[in-house]
Amino acid sequence: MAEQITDDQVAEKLGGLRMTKQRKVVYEVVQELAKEHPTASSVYTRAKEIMPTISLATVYNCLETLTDAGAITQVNLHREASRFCPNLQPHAHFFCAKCNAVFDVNLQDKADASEPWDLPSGSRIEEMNVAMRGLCPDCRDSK
Amino acid sequence: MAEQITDDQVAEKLGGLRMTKQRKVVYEVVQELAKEHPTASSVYTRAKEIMPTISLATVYNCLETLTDAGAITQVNLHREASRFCPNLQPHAHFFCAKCNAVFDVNLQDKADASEPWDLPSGSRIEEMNVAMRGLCPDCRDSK
DNA sequence: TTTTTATTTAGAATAATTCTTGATCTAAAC
DNA sequence: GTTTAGATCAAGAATTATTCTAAATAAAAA
Repeated sequence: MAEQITDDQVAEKLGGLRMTKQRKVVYEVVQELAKEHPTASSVYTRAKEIMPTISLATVYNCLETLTDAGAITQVNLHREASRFCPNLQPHAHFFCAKCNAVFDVNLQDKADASEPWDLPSGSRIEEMNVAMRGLCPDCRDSK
Repeated sequence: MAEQITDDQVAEKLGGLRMTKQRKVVYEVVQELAKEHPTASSVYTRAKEIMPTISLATVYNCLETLTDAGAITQVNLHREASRFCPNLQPHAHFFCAKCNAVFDVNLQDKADASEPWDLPSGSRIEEMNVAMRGLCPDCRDSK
C-alpha cells in the first residue's frame, strides 16, 4: 500500500485546528477505502456506519480541512465527483475508461515529473496534477 | 500562437456531422479567445455578439461535439468550470493561483510525457492530462 | 415537394458542492 | 466547577456548471 500517515501525524498537520472525532473518522475512512479512491459520498456512506450522526456537510468540511492541511489529496478527472487519496507520495492517477477504477501511478525513482515540459521561465510550480485515462490491464484482456 | 486547425479541417474531423453555423461560430470563438482558455459561458457571451440567437445549450452541445471530434480539447482544474483549447499539440496547462491565467506548456522536443511514470504494465493510455498550479512570472514579481 | 434525420432552442432537471444558521462542543479563563 | 469565547457540527437551503427534454427548425435525402 502507498505511503500514508498516522492519525497523530494528521493531528500535527492540522496545526491549530482540532483533531475532532469527525475528522478522525473521515480520515480513517479515506485510508480504509484508499484503493477505490472514494468520493465525498462514499466516504459519507461508510462514515455513517461508524458514526451515525455525522452529516454530509461535515464530511465535506472534514475532507476540505484535511486537504488544506496536506493530510490527503483531492483528485479530479473530467467533471466527475472529486475523489480523495491518502497517499502523500508524488504520484499520478490512472483512470480506467471501462471499469472506472482508479490506480495510483508512482513516479519512477529519481524522476522529475516536470522534466518533459517546457515550463514558463520564472514560474514557480506549487502543485502538479497528472491524470491518465485508458484501459487497465484487466479491461484490456476481457475484450 | 499554438497549433490550430482551419474551419475546413474541423469540418473534416466532424465526419458525418454537419459543420453548422453554430459549430463554426463556436469553434471560431474558441480560437479567438484561445489565450484566455475560455469557459462555456465566456464562449457563449462572445458567440452571442456574433450570432444573437445562439443558446447556451447549443454552445455546450457544440463544445461537446467539437471535443468528441478532436477539434478542441477540454481542460479541467479542480472543480472550476471546464475551459476549452484549440491547441491540438500535446501540451500541459499552467494555472496561476493568483491571477487565474492559464498558459499552455509545451512538451519538450522528442520528450515523452509518460516517461517519468511507472505505468501499470499492460495498460494502454489513451489520454494524458497534465495541470500545474503555481505563480506565473508576472505574479511572482508583483509580490 | 415530402419525408427523414440532425440540430437548435428554451427551460426544466440534476448533481456535486457550498453556504447559512442555529446548536453543540471544547479549551481556556475565571 | 462555571462561564465564556471560539471552533465545529448538523440540517437543509442555495448555488453553479452542466445535462436533459421536448418542441421547433433546418438541412439532406427521397
